[in-house]
Amino acid sequence: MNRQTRPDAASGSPRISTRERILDAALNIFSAKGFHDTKLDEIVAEAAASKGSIYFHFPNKEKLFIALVDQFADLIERRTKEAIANETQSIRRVQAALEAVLETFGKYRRPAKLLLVQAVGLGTVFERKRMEVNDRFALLIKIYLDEAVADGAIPPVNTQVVAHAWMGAIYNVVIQWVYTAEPTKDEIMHTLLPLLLKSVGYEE
Amino acid sequence: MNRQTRPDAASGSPRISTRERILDAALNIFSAKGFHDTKLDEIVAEAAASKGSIYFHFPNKEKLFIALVDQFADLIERRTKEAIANETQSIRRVQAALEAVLETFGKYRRPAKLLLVQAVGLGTVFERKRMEVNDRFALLIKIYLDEAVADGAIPPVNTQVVAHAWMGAIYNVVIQWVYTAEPTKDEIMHTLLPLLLKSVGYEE
DNA sequence: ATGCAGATACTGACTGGTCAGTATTATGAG
DNA sequence: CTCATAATACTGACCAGTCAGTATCTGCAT
Repeated sequence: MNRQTRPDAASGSPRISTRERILDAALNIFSAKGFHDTKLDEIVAEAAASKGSIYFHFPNKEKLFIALVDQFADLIERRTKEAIANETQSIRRVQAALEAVLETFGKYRRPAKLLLVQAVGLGTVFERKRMEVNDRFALLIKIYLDEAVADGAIPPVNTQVVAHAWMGAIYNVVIQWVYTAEPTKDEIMHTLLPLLLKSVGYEE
Repeated sequence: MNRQTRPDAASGSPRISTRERILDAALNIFSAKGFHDTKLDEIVAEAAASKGSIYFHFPNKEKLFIALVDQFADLIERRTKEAIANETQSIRRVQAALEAVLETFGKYRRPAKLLLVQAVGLGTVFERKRMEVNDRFALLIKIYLDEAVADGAIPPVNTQVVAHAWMGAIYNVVIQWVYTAEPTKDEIMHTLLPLLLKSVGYEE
């Protein structure tokens, strides 16, 4: 097998570290085949690494998977918060958050599939993780919805239920999109965003 | 373990067949632990049956699981269609369908969890199944939405996207409810139903 | 009714392939 | 030399699936 471990000599060029090559390969294969159908040896092959090397960087298969989930969940959260920070009006914050989420899911389809599909139904161990990530996002939505209600921008609702409903709606449309590449991102934005906003009684 | 295989003599009484005991046990354990974390031996124990007996009734573990998924998907579809049949006005049909779905998911929490959580992320084999069931429901929703649009009951929308969004919203709220038993079914009905209807511009 | 034959339903000890994880060794930079 | 990183060969637990045998039922002939 060809080795590209060489540090690229004098140049300070990034030289993809083994760890990153492993994460990359793992993402590709996990997102395509799911956790259980992915053999470590496949990741080894794709990453042009070795089994020992995987176990040097990660304690076990499960933690490797979770590292990917966390990495992407963090990214989504970061992007969303950034988007929100640029807005002051509460309803525009909600809108900006939605745009950011769709944008980010859109840009990274493989990790999206990993998070939304492959991380589900993996049994007791992963269930907690999923709940954790899920609640994190739901809470985020809920906060800004509550804010919008307080501002009088939208009429009062059970924001707990709405938050979960919204997340489900977004998830499912994105999943559909991840699989079939349809409808286009723009179409999603133009349909889903007004749909969600109207659902809480906000008319532009 | 006590055996209740005896045919209950003269009476045509139902006598729980081994096959049904197996399905029952499988539902309990699969829904609690997921597909991969469920050992056939656990099902054997719970069903007070034997390994061979499972393989007499089902070709393999996977088909046993899918039998449960199909069984419940069929139930949901049947109940929904029944509910719809009682209504003529298009928007009331949509409403009746939603009620039926929530009602049925509510009544059967374990199969709901099986369908909505445990059947996800199981790798290539199940992926098709999930898509199939998913599309079946989405299509059902889409048909009645299109009808409502045609009637002029609601303004035109991309009913494809809306159908998936609605399903996601329902799924996610139900999942939350399956896990935490909160909020109550009534609360869900009173929040989710108007939410969905408003989202397509219908005001009562 | 009885007995017998064939079918259907069920049993559980056993097997064999799989694959996550480990033990050991190799490389090479400082 | 030494330490961090990586390659390779190996192990053994695990568990889905098998199969040879047993039990129970059903129909039919006597």
